[in-house]
Amino acid sequence: MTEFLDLHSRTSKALRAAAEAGMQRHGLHLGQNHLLAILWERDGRTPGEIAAAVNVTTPAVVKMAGRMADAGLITRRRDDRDNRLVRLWLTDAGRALRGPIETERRVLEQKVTENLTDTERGHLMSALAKVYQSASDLLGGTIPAG
Amino acid sequence: MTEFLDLHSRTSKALRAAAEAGMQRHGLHLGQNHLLAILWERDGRTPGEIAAAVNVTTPAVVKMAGRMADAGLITRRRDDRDNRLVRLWLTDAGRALRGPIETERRVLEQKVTENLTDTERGHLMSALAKVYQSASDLLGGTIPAG
DNA sequence: CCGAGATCGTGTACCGGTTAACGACTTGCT
DNA sequence: AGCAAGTCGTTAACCGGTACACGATCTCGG
Repeated sequence: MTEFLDLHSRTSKALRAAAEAGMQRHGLHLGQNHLLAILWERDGRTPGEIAAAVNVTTPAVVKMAGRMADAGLITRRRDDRDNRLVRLWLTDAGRALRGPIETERRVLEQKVTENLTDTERGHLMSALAKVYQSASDLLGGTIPAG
Repeated sequence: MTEFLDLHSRTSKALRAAAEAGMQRHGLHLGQNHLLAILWERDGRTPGEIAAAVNVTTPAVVKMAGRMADAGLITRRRDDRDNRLVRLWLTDAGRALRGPIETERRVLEQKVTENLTDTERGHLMSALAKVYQSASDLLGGTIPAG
């Protein structure tokens, strides 16, 4: 029963583990690369902005940023104009990871899909997109019907 | 970049959230249904057995079992013959959830794949299976090459 | 029969994520 | 000017998962 859900979650776990292993080769933990990717694109963003971009809650970003600051990948600095805001800046170490991490990620994507033909890959992407859409709709439709 | 990985993880998150919502309607947390499913099939298993069956580490099962025992879904009892072993037994409350939870899960699977034709669903399953295989191979292949 | 090793559950310390509560700071309106 | 309301980051308490260390217990060989 629930063939698809089971297969998907098993796949999810395997991919997660593979990604984790790949990231750890560069001293990163899973998820931190997403945060870095945002900062690579543009420095000095706030936790809230990053959270929205990565589709995660703000506290998650705050905690992760704390660990990454301890690890010397980024620094936290208060905004001068609006003192509520905190802005995250890359350190040289954080900036230096860009190339290696992006490569690592590309390689993983390639390895994981290497047994698929182009057609299969296309089917997979479009079907997955539909599932994603349905699942998102399900979540959004939770509030109504008062 | 990394189209597939991104789409998959987004889908994963949406499915996870949807499953969580569904389970909470019955007072369960995500993941607990897997543990219950094992016990529904056969009572009195050990944390180690369950961990292997669900493909999770033993401490994860121990912690979850603790919470579920507190919630009155299962009870823990030491094995008489081998005192190292602990066996988990369903309470009436835990047993009663079987029908509702299995239905909930089937409904979710159906809703999430309802926009797929049979062909699409078949393609999705087989492609996902290949990805799963590749990812698993990647993990297994971490040790060698000394 | 007894000690070395294997086995098993548990505790601790992590990571990543969530929701809810909180305090500090801005803004907007009177 | 000053206060109410909104915005923002942080903290705390959860859940699920991992790796690692530990102590209790069983088993098997001498």
